[in-house]
Amino acid sequence: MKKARILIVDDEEDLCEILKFNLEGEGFEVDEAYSAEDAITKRLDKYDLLLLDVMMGKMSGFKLAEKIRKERGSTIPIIFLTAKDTKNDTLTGFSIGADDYISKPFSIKEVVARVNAVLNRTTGKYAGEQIINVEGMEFDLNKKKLIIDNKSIYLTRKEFEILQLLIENQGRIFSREEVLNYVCKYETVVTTRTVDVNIARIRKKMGKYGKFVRSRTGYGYYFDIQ
Amino acid sequence: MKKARILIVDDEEDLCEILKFNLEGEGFEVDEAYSAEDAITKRLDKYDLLLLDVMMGKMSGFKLAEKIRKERGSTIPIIFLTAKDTKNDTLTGFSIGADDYISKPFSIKEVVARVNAVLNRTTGKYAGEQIINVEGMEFDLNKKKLIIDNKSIYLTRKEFEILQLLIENQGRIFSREEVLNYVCKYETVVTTRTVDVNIARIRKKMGKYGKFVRSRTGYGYYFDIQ
DNA sequence: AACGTTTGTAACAATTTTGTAGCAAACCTG
DNA sequence: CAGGTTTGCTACAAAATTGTTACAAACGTT
Repeated sequence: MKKARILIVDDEEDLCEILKFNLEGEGFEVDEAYSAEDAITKRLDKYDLLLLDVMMGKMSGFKLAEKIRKERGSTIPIIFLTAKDTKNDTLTGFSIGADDYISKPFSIKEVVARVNAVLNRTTGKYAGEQIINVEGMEFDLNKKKLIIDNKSIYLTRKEFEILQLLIENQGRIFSREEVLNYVCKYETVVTTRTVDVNIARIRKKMGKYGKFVRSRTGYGYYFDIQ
Repeated sequence: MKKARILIVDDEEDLCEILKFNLEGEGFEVDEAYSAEDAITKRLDKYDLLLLDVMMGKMSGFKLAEKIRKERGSTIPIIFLTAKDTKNDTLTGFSIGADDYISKPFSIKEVVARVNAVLNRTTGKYAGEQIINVEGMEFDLNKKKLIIDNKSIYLTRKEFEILQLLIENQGRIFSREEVLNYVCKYETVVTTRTVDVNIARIRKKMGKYGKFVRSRTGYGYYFDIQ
């Protein structure tokens, strides 16, 4: 699964570092900007989520957010970080919404939890990309297709399942029986030779990458890039 | 569509900013006033809805509301925000003619939902905008319709939900089971083939854009503009 | 209850996928 | 290298999936 990319915008560099370290530990890709002006120079469409400090030097997090939403028309989810206002701690009550709102001081655990929640909500439980990359070839589990040289290669269900089995167990050899058992679990019995035909079809569709789908006479098929 | 204009009156400036940001994100036009006195100086008839904090410096939200209703004879819908959730306050609010009543701490989502609800109830014609644009085709989440070549295409609820699922997860393939599960979560069991019929109806209504709703035999349906 | 609308089902046609058979090519073993 | 075995490939047929239509049931409104 593709990692979500997060941009932290906060003038407290120490805080940025702590957040970055912890979010990276959770498997996210994290960039930092130490001011709103700095953030604007970045290609924001690269990111899946923004963590914005509300109180920063010249331009506040709100202004930045407004700019991003209005001028760039971006719908990127935003979580605001704000210093806890002792006068009204009602702000701590903000939790759910189109965006989110976390008051300082906050626990790292809390931030991670909210980040995950927002990403799940905004990208939908379906949207997490699931792409296996092999030698410049993309194997997209959600879109059920290969991307080779920027071209989409559509595999049928059986083809896709066989290739998935082989790619997810790179190097391991599967006998025709094993492949059939994996692909046609509860279906009527078919000749083991059908595997050959499907392999041939897969190889053909894969073009120059077809050679990575290999056979060992007497054993079966496997996927390997060597 | 005319945007609804909202005035937020609250002395917590941060809270105002958050509400403003999120309501604007929903397509509303939003102004702020940080005190009742400040609000009075504004031309209130410009607005379609007031969000009033009950607890503010000198003049409370209730007083302000009374003033507006009695002295100006305005019937503008009002939603009160309050820190306390006591029955007394609630009753006071409704006797003045509050349209809704939200206790802090509250979620942004909740506020937005209530704002939409009140506006729909009172004017019927306003709502925050939520429009997805794809290839010159507008997909209006609030009005549950498509706009194609400046013409409104009205989708039924099921049709709309299916299309929304597909469009919001562009490229990803959904099996009939997944689509059904998403659209008919709590309903009686139906044939997976009903999805086909709904897809057909959606395609028909979408005219030249219908082709973007695609199928992959063995997998299901997906939306893609390629 | 009567009406229009939405949604589901069944049946058939059209399309795509999948399996089989047969032959050619490659592989293995002695 | 000769023979049997395994694998690659192609065309065709069978099976499965999808598109489409007409009709019926369910729903909501007046």
